[in-house]
Amino acid sequence: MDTKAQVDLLMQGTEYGDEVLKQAMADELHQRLKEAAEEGRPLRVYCGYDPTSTDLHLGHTITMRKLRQFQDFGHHVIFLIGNYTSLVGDPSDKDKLRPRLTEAQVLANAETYAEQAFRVLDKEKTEVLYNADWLSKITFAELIHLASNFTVQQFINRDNFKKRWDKGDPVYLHETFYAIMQAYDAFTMKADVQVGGSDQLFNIITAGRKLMAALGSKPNIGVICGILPGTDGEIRMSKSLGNHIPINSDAKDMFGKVMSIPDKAMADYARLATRWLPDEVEKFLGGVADGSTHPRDAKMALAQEITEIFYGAAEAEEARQSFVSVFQKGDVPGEMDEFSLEGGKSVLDVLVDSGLVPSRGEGRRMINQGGVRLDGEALADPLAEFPREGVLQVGKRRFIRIVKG
RNA sequence: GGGCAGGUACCCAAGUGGCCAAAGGGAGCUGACUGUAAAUCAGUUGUCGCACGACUUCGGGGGUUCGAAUCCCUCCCUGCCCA
Repeated sequence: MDTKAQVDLLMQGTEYGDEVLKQAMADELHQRLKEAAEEGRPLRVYCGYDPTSTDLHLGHTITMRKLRQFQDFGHHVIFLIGNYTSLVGDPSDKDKLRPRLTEAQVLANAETYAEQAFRVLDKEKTEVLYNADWLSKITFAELIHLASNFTVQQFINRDNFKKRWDKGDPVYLHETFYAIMQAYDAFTMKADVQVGGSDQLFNIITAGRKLMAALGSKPNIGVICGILPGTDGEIRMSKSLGNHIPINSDAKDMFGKVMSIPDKAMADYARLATRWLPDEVEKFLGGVADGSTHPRDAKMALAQEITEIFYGAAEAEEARQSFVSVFQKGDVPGEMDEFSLEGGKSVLDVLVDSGLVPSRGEGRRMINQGGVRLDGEALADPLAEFPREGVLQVGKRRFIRIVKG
């Protein structure tokens, strides 16, 4: 692949909020790729991760996919664990008042985090570094010196601070250190390229490039990935919003969750979460746009591709078949939990005891709404004795097999 | 340190003594329809009770009142302005 085509792929799915900036970064990337080729060295590419949570979801893997693309072109990828930054604790969702993690916890988290990341990254070609190795050694005087390269105005104008500022939400002073720490990371690792989400635009482009230049090194190129919307198709994927697709559940779950995204989110998923090349993505989206591909089939292809990345081709295919039979044809799933029936239990008792519904009130509602079925037949009376063995279904996707106890 | 404005259910947000289990929106759930768990439409969303109803909930604690999310005291938290 020539460098022009490489740039096209590497810039796929990026989002700078400014076409001029995007073009500038693309040009600079192209230039740097050529330089590296001439010098016979790989680019040093990194992305930092805060291992505060250990359940990764699809959104976390977007930057990893991007790193993987660099890897596949033979560049040197650094997976940076932000163990120093996690010790401080990220205040951005402060209502949780995240407890400070101990060093041991951070390291343990980092391990599970990296392990999941290697489903996307090539483990053999990834260097893992920890930023505490250099950040912990910085003195106050050095920090002041680093900070003197920035003005308060730059921070106030930063979009995500400005929004909170205008809204009257708190902006803590130490949040501003994050940008400086991250910029120092890039400088220390001599990064050519830094990958991040669009919330990192300031840290990477403004802070990183400025600090690197001030310290006399070549500014890193920012590859800013677009934000992957969650299953609601609107807001960025996040566990706390409940619109996430975990990568550590199972193939069927992942397939189904991808199928549940709205049609309009398909483009973002195709560009950000698949292994597809730019022309393949264009072909895929073109087919949907001109009606030659059925949106359902397109989404299936998407679900299969994404599931395959994490679970392999065989499991992805199995997940697809299961999806078709359960949701498209309305069959019951092949495997489900069992619940043993005791005599004298009412329908409502069974619903609650088996855990299909969280409370008796909720169970009543489900029954009243016609959402409770035994072998496909609606049960109408919550207090009637549970009639017989069979497959008990609540709504479209909750099943349990009732057997005699 | 002082003044002011706030803290309401999963989230945003109304309510300022009884008609408040608490408007509205979002999200979730169920049904219909479908192309799928999309879109759209309808219903539903504290717990317990078949039901009349009972109980717990409006930052924490205490009080006034027949009765409080609403009034008072106190504590905690946030923002703005002043020092």
